[in-house]
Amino acid sequence: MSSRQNSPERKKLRMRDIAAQAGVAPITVSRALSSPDKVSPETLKKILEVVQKEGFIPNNVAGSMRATAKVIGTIVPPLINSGIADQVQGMSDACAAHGYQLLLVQGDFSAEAEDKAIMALLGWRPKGLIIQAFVQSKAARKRIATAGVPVVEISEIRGRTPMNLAVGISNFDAAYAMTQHLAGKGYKRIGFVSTPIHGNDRLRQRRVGYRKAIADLGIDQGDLEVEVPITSKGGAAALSILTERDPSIEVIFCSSDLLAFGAVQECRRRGWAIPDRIAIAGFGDMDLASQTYPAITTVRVDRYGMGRSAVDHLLSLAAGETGSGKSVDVGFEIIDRESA
Amino acid sequence: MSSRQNSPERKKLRMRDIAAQAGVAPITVSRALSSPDKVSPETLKKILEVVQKEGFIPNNVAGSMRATAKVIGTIVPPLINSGIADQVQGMSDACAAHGYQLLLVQGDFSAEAEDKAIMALLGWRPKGLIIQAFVQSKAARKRIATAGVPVVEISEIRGRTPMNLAVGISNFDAAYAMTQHLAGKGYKRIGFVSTPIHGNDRLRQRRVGYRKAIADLGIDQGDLEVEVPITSKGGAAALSILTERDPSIEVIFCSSDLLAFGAVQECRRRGWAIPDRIAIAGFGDMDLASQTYPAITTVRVDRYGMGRSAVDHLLSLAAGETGSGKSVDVGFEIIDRESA
DNA sequence: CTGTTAGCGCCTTCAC
DNA sequence: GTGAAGGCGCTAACAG
Repeated sequence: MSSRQNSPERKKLRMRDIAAQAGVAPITVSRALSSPDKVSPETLKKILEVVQKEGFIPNNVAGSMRATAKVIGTIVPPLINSGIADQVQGMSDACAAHGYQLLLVQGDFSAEAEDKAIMALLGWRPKGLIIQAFVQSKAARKRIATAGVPVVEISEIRGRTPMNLAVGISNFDAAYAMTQHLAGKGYKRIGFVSTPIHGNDRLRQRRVGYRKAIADLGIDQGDLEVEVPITSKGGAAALSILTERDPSIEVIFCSSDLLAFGAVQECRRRGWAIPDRIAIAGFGDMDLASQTYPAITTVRVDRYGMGRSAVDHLLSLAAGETGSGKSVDVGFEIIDRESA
Repeated sequence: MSSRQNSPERKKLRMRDIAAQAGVAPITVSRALSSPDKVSPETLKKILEVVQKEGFIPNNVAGSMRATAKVIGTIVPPLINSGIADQVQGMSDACAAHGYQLLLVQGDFSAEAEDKAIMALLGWRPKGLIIQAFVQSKAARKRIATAGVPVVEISEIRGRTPMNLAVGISNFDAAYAMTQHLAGKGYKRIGFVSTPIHGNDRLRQRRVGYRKAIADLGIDQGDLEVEVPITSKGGAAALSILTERDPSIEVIFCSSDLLAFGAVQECRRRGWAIPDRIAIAGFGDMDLASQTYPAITTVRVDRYGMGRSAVDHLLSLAAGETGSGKSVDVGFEIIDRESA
């Protein structure tokens, strides 16, 4: 047996124990802890003293059987190598501000994983869900509808209609704007690198935006697109592939800063000057982008703010506010630096 | 009213509803879902059909009142700019493998924040806690002891005795080893950069390890230490500060790869050759380290593995295994690359 | 402002 | 293999 099991204070404290010691009814303890202003100052003081002295922590599980739990469930794609960590941070901060807890499960971009994760979360009867993409499978949508909980999707906001409400940017617009921006700086042959698009609407919309811009610009350059793994090594590989495919390529627009960073490092290895020999642009404005030398031209997206905003909107929905089908566009910004 | 509220299936499903439809008692449904082998095949089949058809998801909250919840609580420092994301990933994967959920709250390195976070988690009566540092305050230790839940600390393993069990590395040893490694490569004047150490035992131990190595090596170099913010910009600043303080400094050992990266970029800006004009070493072996050019010499720590391991050990403890005071050293590795 | 009553939905315990 | 009873700890609803 481990030491924690023979510590003296092994009796489990309940509200009724605190109540008994304070000479009041259990419900009064409950009120003292959740709405102190409904209890007279003296009673409150006495109760809090006992709570403090005994180190009592109320059982949320039991409390959540009557009132709904102050828990928000969220599904996040793999955290590694992405800006998702910022979003989690934003959600976590917003939850803390409202006295909520974040129940986090991990999914990938597959519909099965999503469905499983949603089931796991709904089992806890959360106040709502935040999902880092569109809810994909019909089964999952139905489950959520049946459970009757609101959902905020952090996602591409173009095209599809969210279940309740989506928070995000138009990746299409952002990629379109960056492509136009690059053309405006005089680049003619513009390549596009992305990580595998499979099932990821955000990435798909970036590519579509890029293509639309190329078409609108009337540039005829053949196929200058490539998909690589989501690592900086992938960015390095993309540079090799594209410059081999078209040695006259002038700029590479990467669908993430990490890829852009990898491409920049590959140029270093080759001794290529940026942006003279080749220019590079990224997406996301990670800390990395501004600190790399040369600093990387990129699209700034406020992921932390998206996380916070998602929680705020979710709680509004949960409070009964209508949000059906709405999308909240948090916008983006082209950050022009030295790399392109 | 939002659309989810007037969907037809608004009745909340309970086990008794499923039971009624299947013509059995509620307890049989419970058994069918949690220990199917205790129910006859026919009954099982019928029950699962109804469950499927109705989209029933059992209420974990209610279930957790009798059995303890399959939930692990964890406190993480700010996720941004750190390897913590890898650890969360590891914990999340391990939890999923055991059918557990991860309840995540955010703390910083202050004792008050830690105490608040611990209370919030304990309210959910989790199976155990994973904390990304030593449990600092006495109040918090007492709370945990009172609650009777096991704790795994992901932390520096040198010096202090963990409450139950710690998983981590000796940051002292790692920093000592790196400093010796640099000395072994012929560097004489070795600087040390860290982010603010305040309350962070891991960082402190790295500095102590560095100092010990400098002392053991008999190097007399005055004060070549500096603290900067935890950004790559901080690394750049450190380079400026240290080279100004001692122009003959030969190598800078950064307590994180991010800082090292910033220092490398600052060298680029100045046109300084690495490692000839100045050498740079990091800590952590982030993806960044191997992909920067020149690639950064660093200390590799398996953070993902630490996360997984923490969950596994926690579940062992929860199952009654003794672990009091033990530390699990996951080890580190010096990765020698081009930057130093 | 305080208390009484009655569950929330499930699972442990004990029968059959 | 299946079921009946009861309670986990808390709080909504309704008195007083």
